[in-house]
Amino acid sequence: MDYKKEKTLRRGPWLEEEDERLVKFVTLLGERRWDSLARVSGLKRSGKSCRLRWMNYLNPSLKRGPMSQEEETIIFQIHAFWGNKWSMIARRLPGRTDNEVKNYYRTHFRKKMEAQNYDKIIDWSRNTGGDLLCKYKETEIITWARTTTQEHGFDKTVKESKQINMESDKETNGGIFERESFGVMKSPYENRISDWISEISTDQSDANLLEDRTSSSSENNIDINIGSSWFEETRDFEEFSCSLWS
DNA sequence: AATGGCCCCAACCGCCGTTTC
DNA sequence: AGAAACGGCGGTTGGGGCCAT
Repeated sequence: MDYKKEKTLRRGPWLEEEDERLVKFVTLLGERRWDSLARVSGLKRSGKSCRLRWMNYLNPSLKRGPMSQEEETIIFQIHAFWGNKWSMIARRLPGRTDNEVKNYYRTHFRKKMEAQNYDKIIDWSRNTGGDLLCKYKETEIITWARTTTQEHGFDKTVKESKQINMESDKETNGGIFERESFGVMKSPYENRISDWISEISTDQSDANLLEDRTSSSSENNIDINIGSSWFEETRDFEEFSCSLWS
């Protein structure tokens, strides 16, 4: 992009006419070759800007409206595991963009954690997911589970039902955050997380990444199996993920 | 009504990996 | 093989809207 061209490009908020034009040309040409699409369409925008506008705003598959509690939970759980991998998190939330997830995390979670004074123990500049996860579990997830348990007509408290299900839990994979042990059925989102875990367990590149991240754990004699047997042998995912970051 | 502070989010920036020529 | 173009990502910014004073 030469200087002359760049000077003529529009920036800032998109106008309705620009949106309409962009939608028309994306429908016509598809979601690729954004530079040429920008040129052909006559929009005085960079290809990059067009792509961003489409991906973050105009794409009809996007879900509008506030995040649900489940989405919120997922964001936090995955963030606790992967850190600021916004696009990865967004991929687990159909209709949500990385930008949306990123903004949401910054404005909601961080504020929440600060309010609860967790900053004292959490170094936000590093991936201390274990701390986040454990603290989050102590507050949000248990609160959520308690609410959901009540909503589903279960009269037992979280602790009670957790205790009751503890034995049967040993026979299963445990559910990644023991939600099932609360006596609550898995939601579609949780199933998605489970799918994701399965993906990880078979995806060698992800496994290698995990291996890198867990190298320090193995120094502490924590034996973590990478690969297909990895998750199977890790009965308590939560404990495992916490150990990754400690 | 005016104003200042804060929050939220769309848009931009810069970098890097991948694809294309 | 290498350069250029493209696409994706995470971090940052700026402006609009809301609210308290």
